[in-house]
Amino acid sequence: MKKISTKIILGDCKEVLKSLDENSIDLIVTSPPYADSRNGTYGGIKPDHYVGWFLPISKELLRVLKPDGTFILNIKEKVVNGERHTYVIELILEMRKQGWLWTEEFMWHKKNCYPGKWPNRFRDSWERLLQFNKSKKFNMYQEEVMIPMGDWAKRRLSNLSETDMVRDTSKVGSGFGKKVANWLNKDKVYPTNVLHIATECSNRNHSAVFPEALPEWFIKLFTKEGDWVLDPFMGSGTTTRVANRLKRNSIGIDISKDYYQMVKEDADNYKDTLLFEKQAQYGKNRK
Amino acid sequence: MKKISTKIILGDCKEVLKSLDENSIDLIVTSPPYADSRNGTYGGIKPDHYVGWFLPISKELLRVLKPDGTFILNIKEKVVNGERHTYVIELILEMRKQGWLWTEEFMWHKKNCYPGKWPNRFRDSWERLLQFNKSKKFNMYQEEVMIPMGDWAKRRLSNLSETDMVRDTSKVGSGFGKKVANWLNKDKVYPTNVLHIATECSNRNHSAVFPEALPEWFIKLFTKEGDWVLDPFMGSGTTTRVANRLKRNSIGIDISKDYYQMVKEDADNYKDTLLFEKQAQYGKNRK
DNA sequence: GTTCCGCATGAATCGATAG
DNA sequence: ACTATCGATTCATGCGGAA
Repeated sequence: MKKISTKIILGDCKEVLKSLDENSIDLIVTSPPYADSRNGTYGGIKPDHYVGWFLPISKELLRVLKPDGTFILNIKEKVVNGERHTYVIELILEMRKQGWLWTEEFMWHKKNCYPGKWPNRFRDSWERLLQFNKSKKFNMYQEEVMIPMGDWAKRRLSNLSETDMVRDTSKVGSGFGKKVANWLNKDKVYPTNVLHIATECSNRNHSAVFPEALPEWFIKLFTKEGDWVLDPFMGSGTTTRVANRLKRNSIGIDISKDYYQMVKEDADNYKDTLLFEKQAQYGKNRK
Repeated sequence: MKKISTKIILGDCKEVLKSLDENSIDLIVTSPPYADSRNGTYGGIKPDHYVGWFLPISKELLRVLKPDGTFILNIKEKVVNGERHTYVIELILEMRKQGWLWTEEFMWHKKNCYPGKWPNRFRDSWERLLQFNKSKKFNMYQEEVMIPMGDWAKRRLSNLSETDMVRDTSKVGSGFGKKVANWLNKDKVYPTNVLHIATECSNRNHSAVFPEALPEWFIKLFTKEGDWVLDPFMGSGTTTRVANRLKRNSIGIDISKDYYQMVKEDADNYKDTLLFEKQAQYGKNRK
């Protein structure tokens, strides 16, 4: 039985990150507070100050990431004064100057985006998932995220997420369900760089920053069991919870005491259920 | 009967654009040659030179666009040396310095993207559709692009053909069929900023840069009948052909004589079918 | 067990109002 | 003129309860 560690840390990640070993993390996946949102938590960063605020953090992230590790940054620019603000694209340029490679930009299509109507714009239903790396040789386990779909399904229902298919499969007796059953026997195909995932409604227990399917996809794609996953803006702990479920060690950092206590409590629970030996120490269990 | 003009011009748009009146175009929609592609046509612009090459053109486009007009730029950065190149985001920043407003970024999800497999990246199935404007008050006719079915059906079965629906509806007692019947009665809803459009296979002789559905969507959204549409990188003439079909005047420019002759011939044909009076002169028929 | 209906809930944005 | 707050708008999703 593998020893899986889940470390939950309270504090400003800009400072906390300095205490982590360099070259110790396999995957960073996080969704930092967007500009001017989450007021009071991070002081509500103004769009014009966003890049300056984030760069010291990304510098530390560059330090703690393993040479073959990956950094996935979920972010989206706000509309300011009728225009898309440029802080995200400016951040990309500045992070490259820090030494990051801007390897890829995945697209998160939010199937259920926020409603609303305005005279000059439609609803915003996508967010950026920026992939950064330290070197061109990084770990990627593509087979772990292959999509089970045959020809029929590939052409007509490529937008379905895996959970959608599982759910619809359970609808016994419907022609739809029967077809899904057939697809599952077909060969698997590789996904593309567009992810179709709905945001989770707060009907569930925790209203998460992003749905579990999102960190799950990247954790499967860029790490293997026993690797270390870091989320410096943990929030409600989606990343660390998924990492633990997938038998990855993880570190979650958040500046909010409320989030910290909630996630800590949760982590203590699944620690008991999953570990049969004493918890691994950070830094000792790495490959 | 409205007089619809379709002007096809041979030449380098950087020069040709100078001959167009200022504030005369309602919509510019184009897909310029991507960096390092279409070699020989535009000399195969190197990624590092892309911004410098495009800025003189975007400056002219700013001049000819009406104050309430819109510029839609279809573009995607190439992978260079394992990284996404930054010329697109640099271009956004530089165009803002020219006076353009970066109003929105639509996402084109290419449902059937180019096949292939690489060890460190998935297939690229999306492109940017950057919206630029001269002022915050621009024309937008949102009702023209409303889509039927706002719920379950829209995302999951929008690709089903009508025969598919009929067939499945006929399955007596299946919940699937019952649902299809309900979807058809739903009201229309506004779309989001994500467009799900398949790339067209080479049904015509020349492979089009983008499918007709793409310029059609923006022409409906940002212009009304009799307005002027411009495509400075006409290519196989998708934009002008769609514009004519939708009763918009249009101007297409291309540096390639082959493209020019092909589109010119095509335009001469539909000129005959649609016009009952002599062709309108450019600049005389504007609102 | 399944389907249908109603309801609450969002990483939103604009325009108006108030200091 | 410039910033802060607030109401109106809108729809995919999941849940509970009823047929």
